[in-house]
Amino acid sequence: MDNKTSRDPAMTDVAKLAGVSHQTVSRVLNDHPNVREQTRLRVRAAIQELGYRPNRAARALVTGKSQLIGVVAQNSTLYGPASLLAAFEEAAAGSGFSVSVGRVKVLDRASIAAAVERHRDQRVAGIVAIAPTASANDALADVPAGVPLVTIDGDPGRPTPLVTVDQAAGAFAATKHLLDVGHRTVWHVSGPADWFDAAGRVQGWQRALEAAGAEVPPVMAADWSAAAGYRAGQMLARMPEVTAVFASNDHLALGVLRAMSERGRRVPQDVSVVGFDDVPEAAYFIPPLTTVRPDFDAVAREALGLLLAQVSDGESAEPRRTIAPTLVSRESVAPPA
Amino acid sequence: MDNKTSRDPAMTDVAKLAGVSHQTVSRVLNDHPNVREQTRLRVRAAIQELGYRPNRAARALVTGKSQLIGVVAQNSTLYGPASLLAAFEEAAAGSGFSVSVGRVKVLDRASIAAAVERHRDQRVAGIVAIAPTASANDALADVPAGVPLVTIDGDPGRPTPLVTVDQAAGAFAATKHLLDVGHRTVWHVSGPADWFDAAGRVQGWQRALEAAGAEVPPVMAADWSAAAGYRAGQMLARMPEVTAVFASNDHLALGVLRAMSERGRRVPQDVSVVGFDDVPEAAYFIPPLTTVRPDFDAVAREALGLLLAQVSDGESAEPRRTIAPTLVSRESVAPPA
DNA sequence: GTCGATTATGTTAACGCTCACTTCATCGCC
DNA sequence: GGCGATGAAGTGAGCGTTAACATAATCGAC
Repeated sequence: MDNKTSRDPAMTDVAKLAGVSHQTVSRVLNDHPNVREQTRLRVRAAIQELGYRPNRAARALVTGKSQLIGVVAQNSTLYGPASLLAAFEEAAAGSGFSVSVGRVKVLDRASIAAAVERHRDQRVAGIVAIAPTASANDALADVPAGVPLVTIDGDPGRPTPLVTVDQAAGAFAATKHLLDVGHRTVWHVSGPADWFDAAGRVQGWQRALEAAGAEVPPVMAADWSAAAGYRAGQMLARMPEVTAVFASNDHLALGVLRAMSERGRRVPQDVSVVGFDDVPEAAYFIPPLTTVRPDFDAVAREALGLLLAQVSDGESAEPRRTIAPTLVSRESVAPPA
Repeated sequence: MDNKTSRDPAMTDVAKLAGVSHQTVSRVLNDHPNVREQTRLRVRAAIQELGYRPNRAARALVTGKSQLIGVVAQNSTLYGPASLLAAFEEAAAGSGFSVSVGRVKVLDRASIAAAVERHRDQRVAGIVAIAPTASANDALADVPAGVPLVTIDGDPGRPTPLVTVDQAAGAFAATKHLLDVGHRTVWHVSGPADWFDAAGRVQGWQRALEAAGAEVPPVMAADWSAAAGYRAGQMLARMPEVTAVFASNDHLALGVLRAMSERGRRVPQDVSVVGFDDVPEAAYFIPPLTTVRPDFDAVAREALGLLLAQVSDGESAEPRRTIAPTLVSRESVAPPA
């Protein structure tokens, strides 16, 4: 064995082996120009031979930036945020960044501020916040200007770099689909009012109704849970004039489905239902659910792009992206009886 | 404005303000003894005043360890792994650690090795792997001995630090519950054979049947999806002798529920169904699903504990923990007709 | 061939922290 | 009152990297 088994090889070790200075090794590592091809190869070989890996802490110390992106997200297993997070991690890994997740129980100012602080402690290169509520957005106002920040699903009315799913467009498509099939109007079970996602979907639904000259029934307010969908569904099931329901997400739709089933109202023969999110099980609900599928991968990619643009040049020209979702047609929609 | 607005305050700045040496500041920060109370207070005040935050990169550089824990997990939105991950992040944050997630598309040797490498690049303090398959486990054998490592849901037959849900106990309870209610035997729709979770659940199911002297029907093999559950359910629905089904997770159970419903077999009157995981929607399936709930928070806490023990003292005495799940009784179970 | 420009490489100094020492005071004890 | 032990600080080096500058080698052009 070596006499210093434990210490990882450092840049100087590589340099010695390759017969160059450590600075040249650094240049090779960072793809600087002005390194002779032959030297580059020699250094690469030495790196290989020693199993050298750059020490990111040292690099972070001197550059003041790490290869880490901090994500602030709600500590939930909601399908949307979870998928977004997974997609973002994958995209980041593709660009050589690691992702440090700062989950937050509730989206209030204090919690978010704390999560942001934790990330700044780590000297993250930038922060991505999944901030679907007004309070979460407000909290992000405290983030110092120097920190690159991209918001996902944030306040569409604010001029910060932002990527969102086009909630309104998705909701519009869902509602229009139901109207096109022949329903006179469409009821809506909405997500929590303080979520932009929910608000956007309400908006799209309403616009579609107005565009078709259909009556706009009162919104059934709920949270995102199947439980709330079930409660709303129980009310809707009792009203014979209800023939079409657009639920703000698939779990709400699931609750609606169950309520309808309990009251003997058949889906889709008596009532049509459309959801939002396209959770993997949606195709196996009873009946398979027609729903709106957001492209989380696209959202993640755009967010990463926007963030990295900020990290390097400071600012990007048009710092907001909107991703259009698509309608997925299954068996929960039929013409009214 | 200051002439050096941009630079964050460093330890020396605090030291100057408090009238001590930087080393004393360091001692205060790390709760070393041998600091006079009065000095400690003065330093704390200076820290407060300057808004000083220690530079983790610098600390990591000199200590060789970061306050980061690397997690290797599959890039899936399966409820179990996702919940586990969220719980772990929360537990880690509670101990002042950040979590860097290295998602992996497939649990093969190369991908896992790459994720581990990425984490080692970051000089993580330790690695937690959610490694529910044999191949994932094998890949972890490549992790060098010096790196603290805890496996979650890994190979129960291997002597590495390990935390698992007691799959067999959960499955046993589920199966026994069905037998106790009066069913002569219980059919099983299993998860993918190469997952330890699935294997453990098969084992517990079989033991319960054997303990009761019941016949052991052939296992219906599936993956974790509602789709596979649906396919298995279609077969089971056709067999009149099937009165009770234990599905290896809730999504499989959902598929079974739908297949039964399509074939006109009522749940629970004709067929009883039990799932595993207790996904949030399970209570809103049709009918509400009796299922087995693993305690993900407990798993996360134990895993963190095991990891930190390794980080500090090197090894822990009994490096394996098993967390018993609980049966959640709802309406999908009834005595046979 | 000599000169300025360009290209390739080396040298040195930070970055902000912890660790191993050293220093200086204080205190109890024979 | 001297002496070792203990407590409370300070000093200096070094962690592994990048940035800024200095230097050496190469080259085309007159």
